[in-house]
Amino acid sequence: MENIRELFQVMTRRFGLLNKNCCSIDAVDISLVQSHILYEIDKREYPSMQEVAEVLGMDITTFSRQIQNLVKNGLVKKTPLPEDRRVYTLSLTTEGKFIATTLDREINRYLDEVFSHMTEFEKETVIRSIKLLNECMAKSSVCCKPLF
Amino acid sequence: MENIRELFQVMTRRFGLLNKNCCSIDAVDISLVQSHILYEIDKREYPSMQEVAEVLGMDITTFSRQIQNLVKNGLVKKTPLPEDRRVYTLSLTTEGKFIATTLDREINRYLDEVFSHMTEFEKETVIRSIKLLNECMAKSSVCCKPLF
DNA sequence: CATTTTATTTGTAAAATGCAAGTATATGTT
DNA sequence: AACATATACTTGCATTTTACAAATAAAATG
Repeated sequence: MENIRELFQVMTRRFGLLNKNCCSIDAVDISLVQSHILYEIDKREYPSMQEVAEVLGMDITTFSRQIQNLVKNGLVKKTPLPEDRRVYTLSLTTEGKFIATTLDREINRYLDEVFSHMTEFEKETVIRSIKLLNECMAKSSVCCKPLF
Repeated sequence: MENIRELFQVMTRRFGLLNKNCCSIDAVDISLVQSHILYEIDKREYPSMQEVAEVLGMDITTFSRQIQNLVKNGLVKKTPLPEDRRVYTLSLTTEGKFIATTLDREINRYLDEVFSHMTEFEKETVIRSIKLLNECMAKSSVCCKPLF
């Protein structure tokens, strides 16, 4: 049987490069970490700093500084939570949302292209496989908390 | 239909965290980039600097310095190529090989655990899916060169 | 032999990282 | 209420990582 890690390594490397390349679309030019942060904020409903930092496996202090930059660049808004003023709630500004959406479209467009090399049946099988994989990874206790 | 990018994002994030966590096994303590470099050198037959840097999508100058550290720490050997002395050939030292192997076993062990939550049939389907995906990504021209 | 190309390294400055310590707010205890 | 403890986030600081530009050194080309 083939080396399973290798399959993952190749796949995730490619997807990582894709994400990286997608960080500079015309005027937009953000770092890879920043794109991950935008993605997670966009996905969640007013998450706290901690929440996002943890999902991304980032040190909270590094994360704090990254957010400071994103706020300075007008992509992210930081709002103190009324019922617990230690907590800050994160959301995207209009421009942040625009960038996140553009990025998402770009990446999905690439993935569509990749899937165009398969039959409809294969495509569905692959997608179901990845979903199953994600579920099983979430179940696993060995390493890496559930993440969402 | 579900957002395909999201499926990838979750999966690769998890695998990334796994790689990260696996970087500090008992006495061993290397960085994530270093583990990727060791992996690629191990996989290939005396690759050149360029070759590895390109696969990893790293700037060659950054890569050069990372290799310097790995050589200093006794994990990698750099040998000038006799027939073209501009080129350096990379290989793992005994200790480097040991670390790469340990890491590989650790990660495969985790992946086995993940697959233990599936039936044998599901497992094979998932693995075949990832292989197919890798092939199609290699075919795609939109973004991200073939990589191997 | 001169010029150009290729593979790698070094200078340098900026950015990212993570630990330790700090601030501010909330929670729990007496 | 008063105090200690816990939590969410920030700042200081030293280290590491990064990447552009320029340098070196060895082919390849004309």
